[in-house]
Amino acid sequence: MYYMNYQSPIGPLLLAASDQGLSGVYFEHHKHFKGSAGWQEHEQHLVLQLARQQLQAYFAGQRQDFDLPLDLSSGTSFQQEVWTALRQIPFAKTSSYAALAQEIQRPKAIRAVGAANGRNPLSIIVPCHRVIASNGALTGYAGGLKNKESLLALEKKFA
Amino acid sequence: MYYMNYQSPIGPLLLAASDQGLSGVYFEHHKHFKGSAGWQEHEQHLVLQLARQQLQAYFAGQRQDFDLPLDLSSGTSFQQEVWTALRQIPFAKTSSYAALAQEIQRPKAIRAVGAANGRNPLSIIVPCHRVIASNGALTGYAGGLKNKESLLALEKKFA
DNA sequence: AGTCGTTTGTCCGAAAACGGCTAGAGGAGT
DNA sequence: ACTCCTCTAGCCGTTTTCGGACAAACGACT
Repeated sequence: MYYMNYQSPIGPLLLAASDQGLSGVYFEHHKHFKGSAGWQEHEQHLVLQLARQQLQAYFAGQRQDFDLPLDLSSGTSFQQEVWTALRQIPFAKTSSYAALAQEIQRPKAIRAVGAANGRNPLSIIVPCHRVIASNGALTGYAGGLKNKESLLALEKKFA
Repeated sequence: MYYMNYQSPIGPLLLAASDQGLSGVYFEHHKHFKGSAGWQEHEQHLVLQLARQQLQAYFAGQRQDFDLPLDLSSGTSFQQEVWTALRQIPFAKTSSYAALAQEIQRPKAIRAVGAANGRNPLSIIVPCHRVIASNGALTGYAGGLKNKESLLALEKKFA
């Protein structure tokens, strides 16, 4: 595992990659983040550089979709299913946990979807921030609600 | 579900049957037995009568294999696999948990085999009593170790 | 009627605990 | 050396427990 730090406009991010692709984008105090012990800092890593560039463009309003190899193999099959569904939500749109549950053919797995959402390792890239409660509340974000709010505001601005 | 009581030579047994066949043979204080609440006592039930007859013959040393419709649908697919393998152990022979695990092509699922063994609903008929530890110890029996011992002694006597 | 809290009802997947085990390692006593 | 113990570390399907990024219903207050 390789990693790099990236000072984004909304705060420092930790980017991580395996040989398969980008495997993590973590905020500070990111919930469930286990730490980078044993990882290797690598500023020149191709995928990490790609990720940084594309994120930079995203924050500048010049990019709405990401295009680089991802490694989501860390998740269970259920989680991967959820994360895949997440990537279908377009820039500046939002969806609800219930809607997402429908999407993956498990209408009653609403809270489970929430949980899987919280375990998404690729913040921003896999847009879990676009999922809000049925009543419109933001309800939660592993990277901190504040950041979720920022991201949604940013997307609204550049929509 | 229908049931009948049977006073066997080694103590009272509860015989149970569904429309598919014999589904249970329980000792007193049988581990995991959930009780017969909601079941219908039925002395004339064909399968139950068959079971009683054959058990009676078994205890008298006049029968070594059972022949009547069984309903093992209650188990998981793994458990059914184990129970099927159990039925291959001939009268008066014994096998070990490890050997049984080999038998079902999962050499390392030894403890799982033990667990599945403990969930066998058809005591005696599906001869889980013929499975002992690799070192020869009896190690356990849902119907009570005492009964396991009796059954093994009985089979040895009539072998 | 709307809206905002609160309460209550449920449901899942994940993680941890639990056995009807066993081969292997180390000790103690012949 | 060898037997006989005890202890330990793996192993694996099931069961149980846990915890939550929900949602619908309710009531109070505009």
